[in-house]
Amino acid sequence: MKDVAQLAGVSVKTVSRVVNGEAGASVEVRERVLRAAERLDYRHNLGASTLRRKDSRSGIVGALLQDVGNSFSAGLLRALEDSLREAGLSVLAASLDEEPERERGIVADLVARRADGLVLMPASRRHEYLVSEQRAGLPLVFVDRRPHGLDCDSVTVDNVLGATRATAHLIEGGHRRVAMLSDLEEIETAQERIAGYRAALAAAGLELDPSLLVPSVRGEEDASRVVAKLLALPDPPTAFVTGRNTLTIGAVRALRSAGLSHQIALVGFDDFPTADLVEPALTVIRQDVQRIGAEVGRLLLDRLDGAAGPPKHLVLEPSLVRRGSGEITAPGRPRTAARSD
Amino acid sequence: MKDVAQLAGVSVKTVSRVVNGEAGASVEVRERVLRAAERLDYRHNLGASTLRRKDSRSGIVGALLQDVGNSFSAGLLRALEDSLREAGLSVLAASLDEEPERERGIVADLVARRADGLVLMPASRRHEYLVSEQRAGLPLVFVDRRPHGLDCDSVTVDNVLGATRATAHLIEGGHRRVAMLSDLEEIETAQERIAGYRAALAAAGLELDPSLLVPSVRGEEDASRVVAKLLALPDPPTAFVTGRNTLTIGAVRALRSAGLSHQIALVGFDDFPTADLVEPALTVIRQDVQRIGAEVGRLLLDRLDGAAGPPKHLVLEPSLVRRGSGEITAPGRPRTAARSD
DNA sequence: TTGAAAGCGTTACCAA
DNA sequence: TTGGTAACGCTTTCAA
Repeated sequence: MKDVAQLAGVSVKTVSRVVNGEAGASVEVRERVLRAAERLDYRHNLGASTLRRKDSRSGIVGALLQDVGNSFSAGLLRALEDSLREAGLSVLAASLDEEPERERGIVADLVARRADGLVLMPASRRHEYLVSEQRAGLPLVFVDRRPHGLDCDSVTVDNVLGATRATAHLIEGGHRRVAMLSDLEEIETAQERIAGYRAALAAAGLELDPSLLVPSVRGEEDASRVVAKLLALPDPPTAFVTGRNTLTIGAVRALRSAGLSHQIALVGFDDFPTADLVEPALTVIRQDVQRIGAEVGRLLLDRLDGAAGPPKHLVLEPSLVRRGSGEITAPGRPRTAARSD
Repeated sequence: MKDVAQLAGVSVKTVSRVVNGEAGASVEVRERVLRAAERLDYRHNLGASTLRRKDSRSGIVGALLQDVGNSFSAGLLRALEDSLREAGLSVLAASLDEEPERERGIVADLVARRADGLVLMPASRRHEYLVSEQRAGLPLVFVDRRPHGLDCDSVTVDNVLGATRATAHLIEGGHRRVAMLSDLEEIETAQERIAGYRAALAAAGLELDPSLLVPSVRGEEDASRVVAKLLALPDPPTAFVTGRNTLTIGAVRALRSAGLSHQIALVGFDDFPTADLVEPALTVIRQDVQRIGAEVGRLLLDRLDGAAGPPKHLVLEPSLVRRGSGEITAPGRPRTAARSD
């Protein structure tokens, strides 16, 4: 910048003005400065700028997601990016893979970077460690999972409701033996979905068979194994609820290799891009990823605009998308009969 | 930092040493400094650090992809993140949506941020504008698309080969009327895939029917429309090649609503997570996204380690994954007959 | 409209 | 093992 000033025959301050598009520089001087900058391959240094600026915004927002390669996280990231772009914010994305220590490390890094805000789909269960950052003015928005030991903005989905709807829908189809596969037990959303499953059974007056409730299923392959095992029971389930997209996919594979995908009902949590192309098309509980991402962005931008007030907790309703797999009725129990049950 | 130094009763430099884990600070002093930092909620400022450091690394790598919400970009991003994490680099991800101006803007931003390197799946066709950055020492790695007017590292896939294989595979299945749906014409990979399609037809001695080659198909819905239109031709195609994952999905929808998904063959470019669950399971040309992302990361890290030498251009071979949709034979032409054709 | 000087938080360099 | 001082590239403040 000094060099540019020298070449243009002006002061450093003037160059700064031109570079930042501030008023107070004659057209002639501006021209001269820009030409000099061009000639010298000058590049503005945002780091130095941020350092000195009064309102020191780094223009970076950290997005700590479970796995940016998974369609849920990826869709969220995309929606978030879109809503932050217009405000001139860039997104630094990271995958946590359910590892709390990684979360801590990345948060520390982003704090050191002076990120303007953090979006967190946490891997950790307790979040007291963020209180000091929040007090220091760092806007925090939790997504998909609620904060614990910390009160900050959040956007979540009513998981209990979603799982209840999924399970009830199957019960309406005449099913009495509905199995549930759920994600790692430590994850709160998984617990909530299990709660929804239990609630729906109870509401229908069905007793829970513990052998049909399998928590801590780890991924596609594990889901396939579990489903195969359940199908081999003496009194196997006639319907499945799966607690997350990868588990749904694993379940479909297992049903298919057992040749039962048209006999056994399935409702999956999380929609995904080709769920309607699977045979039978998959009935799912859909979370509106676009909407969630947009709301997260809006909350963050509001805080950056100085919005005070207590943390907001948005809870969106997931919806049941009927496509076929969830409408398979129980053997000997046509749907209509079941309805008047 | 000054405050910490004061509270700990040491000099600023000493605090700096402790914070950076440098040698030359007694255990006792270190303890004292850390306690003071804790008490004052001190947070290291990476921006200021980067500014002053000799080897001024920002620790940020920019990843400019087409759409971080699409499974191809998302998978790439994830693989890249993994390979850069161990080197302590964070990824700033952005979606370009085939908009060259957005690319320019984001590159400018990342340059101003002093990113340590850039990974580019460009939306623009000419890349001279990056030459000065490269000369200034910024490591550049292109992915999926080659640089033009700029010579830098790249990792691409042999698109001609992939499309040739797809088309030849269908021809081997006895098909004589093979249609091709391709992405926006400006995109080089789309051109290459068309070239592969032409080459395979030529090699089989088949004449290209211009009405069966549809370039610039825009997305899922557009692909569905195009397929429906082609099926309504007097002499419709008996097989399709689609030039990218979203087009494949659109094609499947159209075939399905025409009730022809088991009569008409289809080979899609790009694999995606549930391609094996679609009915019939989709035969695809797979690009190994994991591998591509890892190679990109390695190239970048090599350059950051000071690797000189001419740019490297990695060209990976895509592979044909047979799953069913591509093995549907032409009416009246069983596969074996076709083979001996 | 322009400029000089101070300072943002940190590290480099050299001296103690 | 420690500290003082300059400097990184920029913006702020105030004066011209």
